[in-house]
Amino acid sequence: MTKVDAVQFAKAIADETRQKIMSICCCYWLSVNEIVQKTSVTQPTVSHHLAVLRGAGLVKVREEGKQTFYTLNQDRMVACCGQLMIKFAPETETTEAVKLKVLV
Amino acid sequence: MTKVDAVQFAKAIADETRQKIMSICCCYWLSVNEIVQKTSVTQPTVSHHLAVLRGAGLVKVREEGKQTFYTLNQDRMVACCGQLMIKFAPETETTEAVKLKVLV
DNA sequence: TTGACAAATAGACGATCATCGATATAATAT
DNA sequence: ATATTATATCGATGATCGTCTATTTGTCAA
Repeated sequence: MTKVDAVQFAKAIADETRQKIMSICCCYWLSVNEIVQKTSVTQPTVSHHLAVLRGAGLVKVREEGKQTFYTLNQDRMVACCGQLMIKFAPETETTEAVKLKVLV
Repeated sequence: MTKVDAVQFAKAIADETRQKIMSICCCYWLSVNEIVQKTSVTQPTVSHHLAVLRGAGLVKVREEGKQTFYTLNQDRMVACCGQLMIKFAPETETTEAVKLKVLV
């Protein structure tokens, strides 16, 4: 698992199309083509966005024949959001609750 | 409190300088000049970034004479991070814990 | 081997954005 | 009134980024 700093994480999710893709493959494994069909952009554009998400460790990848399947890495999402909360909301109750989970 | 969607939030924090500013005024009220002195950018640049953060509701503002003081809005940070977790990590334990706090 | 399909990469173009210097606005002090 | 200090805004510039078409790479079937 590559290390990702808070800025890289934020940049990775700071795009409408990318968040759309994240929603689409949140709880499912989908091929690139399936993702393309659920979006309004071309296949290269989807591949590009998946590469960005991959770079931030935000998707899991599984190659199968000529297809490549992606799914959102929820654990990484939790780790990154938790890090953000610890860094930028250290005085809140919620962050205390999250710390207990994240630091396990 | 203005409503902020996940994309706007991500864009707001997707910059190194902006995160630096967020760190600087995380637990303190600081004037613009004080923030400038703790960064490596000019005053107009700091004002610009503060405006972006203000637009996302991520800073609280207090005007006092000719000075303007800013501090990071930790509650908003928690709300936004919590929303991200609910949206993009719905199947995790941590998100369940956060839900209880955020939805109160 | 040839053709078809899936996905990634390359290159180009336009839009967005971070930054700066210059200026405007506003408040205080002399 | 004038000068000074604090902050915001304007306009320009260079860099980054999202998107596209075209092409390449890789896999499978006929």
